[in-house]
Amino acid sequence: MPNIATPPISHVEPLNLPQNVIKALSIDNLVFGLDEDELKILLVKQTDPMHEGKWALPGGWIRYDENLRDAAYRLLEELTGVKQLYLEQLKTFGRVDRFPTERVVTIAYYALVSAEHYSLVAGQSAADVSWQSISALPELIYDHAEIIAYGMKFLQHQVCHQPIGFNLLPEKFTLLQLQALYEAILNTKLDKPNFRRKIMKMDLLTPCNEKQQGVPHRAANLYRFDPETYKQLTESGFSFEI
Amino acid sequence: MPNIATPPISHVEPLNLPQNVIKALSIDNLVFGLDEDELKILLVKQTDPMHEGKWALPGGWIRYDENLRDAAYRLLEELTGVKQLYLEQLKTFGRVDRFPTERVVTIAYYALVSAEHYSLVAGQSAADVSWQSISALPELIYDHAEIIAYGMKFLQHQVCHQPIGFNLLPEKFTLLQLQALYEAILNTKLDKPNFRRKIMKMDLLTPCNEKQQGVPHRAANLYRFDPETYKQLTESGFSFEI
DNA sequence: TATCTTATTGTCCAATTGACAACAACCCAA
DNA sequence: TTGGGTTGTTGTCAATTGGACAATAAGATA
Repeated sequence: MPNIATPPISHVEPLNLPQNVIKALSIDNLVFGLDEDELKILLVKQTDPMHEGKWALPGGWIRYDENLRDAAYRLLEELTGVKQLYLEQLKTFGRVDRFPTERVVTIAYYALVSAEHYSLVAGQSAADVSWQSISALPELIYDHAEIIAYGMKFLQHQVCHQPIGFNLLPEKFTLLQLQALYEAILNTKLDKPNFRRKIMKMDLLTPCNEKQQGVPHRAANLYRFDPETYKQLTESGFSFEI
Repeated sequence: MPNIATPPISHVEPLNLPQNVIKALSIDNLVFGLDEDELKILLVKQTDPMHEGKWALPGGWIRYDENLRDAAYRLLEELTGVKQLYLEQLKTFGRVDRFPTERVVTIAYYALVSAEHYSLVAGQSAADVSWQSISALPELIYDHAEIIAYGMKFLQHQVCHQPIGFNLLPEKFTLLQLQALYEAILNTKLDKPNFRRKIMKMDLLTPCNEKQQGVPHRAANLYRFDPETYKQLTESGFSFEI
């Protein structure tokens, strides 16, 4: 491809960018949600006639004076109403032809959450918002299918090497709930006493000194994550090897 | 910080960008090199008066019609003469104030190579190029020290979870050479017998039935990587736990 | 041949793991 | 009131692994 001084002329409408954003740089969010033991992803339906009926990752333009992660949070909330989750940078996608009218590089952020804990509100520039099953994705704009595929692969790898997935649980939870989560993600059965020992030795959980309510059997102790250890483990990067 | 429609006015000279690059988007390369059992990083000395004497990661602007990794390879070769290595995307750094005069987001790429296998040639816009010891870095421009610190942490994590670094060794190598490699990257001393046991149990190495030549002591056995196991381990993503 | 250096094997003990037994708590129904 | 059902929690034990280090082997050299 030859070096050119200006963007290539295109038959498609040029972008109508807001004034205070960084041209050629966007954010796209991959929010994976566990919904009844099924993995889904948060998508928004496009409004503009050009992409009518197609879906997209919730994303958009980064403001000139806005940090990358802040932009990710803002765009996600604007488009879907989803907030209060932890977004982590995934990868930057910048194939020359990934965007039709201009050269646009996009920085992908991702999160893994419990789908039922969030209520979706379609923003102004979204025709619809919903959790879509990973195994039956609708038609997506640009290279968003490719980005999702990369995110999936990454997620499957990460789940074994980082304490992610803990935000899928309520603030206070039982050890069996945590175990069930791991069993679902890793698709295996785990030994209850051994799982307990292993988790507890990490000093990741602090007992709430409260018990489960309304169960027809002995009530289990409730635990919460120790945010300090959790942060340490997240930063240092460790192995679960459960 | 208020939203603004144009870049902030600064007392520093504005950027004098070539015409065919993407404004606000750059590449920086972290090339880690093992040099006599010491871990170093490839840096270039700045020429412009503003940063005189300071060093920087080899990087620069991405062309409008150039894929990200292609830009990384081009810039690395232009500045340092280093080519024929595998660059992998590390992370994108975009703090609002990371660059003094404008908003610039940079995409970092990294590689791990054997320093002595490359000859350095300082490019036109570089006053000097050299391998600098990680443990005694010179003064760096912008947030490059921060980027290097992130890259180091990433490297140390990767080395425990992926069989990377094996391309730093000759085809046939001794166990002590392999151990020295790990010690350099992890910056620790390892027990020789234990390291041997652990590595051998992975079935990653096959003996060449040859011995080291010309050493003034007992010659060690030479090994090579078993490409099949190596590939399996790379793909599945495993734990070394060394 | 004595001695030096490094390679390689062996040993010991502590810590960890996995499988499973045993006991505790609580609900519920007879 | 009592005993069975269910799940939580603690304990046990053999097998495996890990780290520290001793012991031996194989050259090279003085």
